[in-house]
Amino acid sequence: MSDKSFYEQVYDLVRQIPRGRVTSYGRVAQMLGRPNAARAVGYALSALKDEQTTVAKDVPWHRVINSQGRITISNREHSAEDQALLLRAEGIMVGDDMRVDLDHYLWRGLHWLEIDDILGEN
DNA sequence: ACAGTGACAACAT
DNA sequence: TATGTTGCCACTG
Repeated sequence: MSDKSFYEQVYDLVRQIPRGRVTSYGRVAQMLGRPNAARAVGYALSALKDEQTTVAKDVPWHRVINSQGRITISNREHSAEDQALLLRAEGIMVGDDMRVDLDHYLWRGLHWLEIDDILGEN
């Protein structure tokens, strides 16, 4: 498939999430062929705050939330409110309980062929 | 090599 | 609906 690190694969995929849509950590993991690596996906996005290089640029990390449609982020760089603000800026409705209606905003992802294409480039 | 960590997820209460 | 528990994973010191 690809010789890119898991982190890079996650970033590449997250960059494909359309503006105004969201997906879950688990779905990202599943799309990368690792159905049980949801936790690692969160870990990868968390690492963005330390990445000063270009690989971390333009990664819409805020479009990734948990499988229940809830924002669960919390680290020294960003808060749940920060993420909610970014999502609302894209027209996504985020309740005070930090929840998003997945039936309306969920990005179901790509097919394996397209994914292979994306990860294969550059 | 190995234990600890964390932006998860599924399931049981 | 709201916790708690357990399994998983990539990465780090």
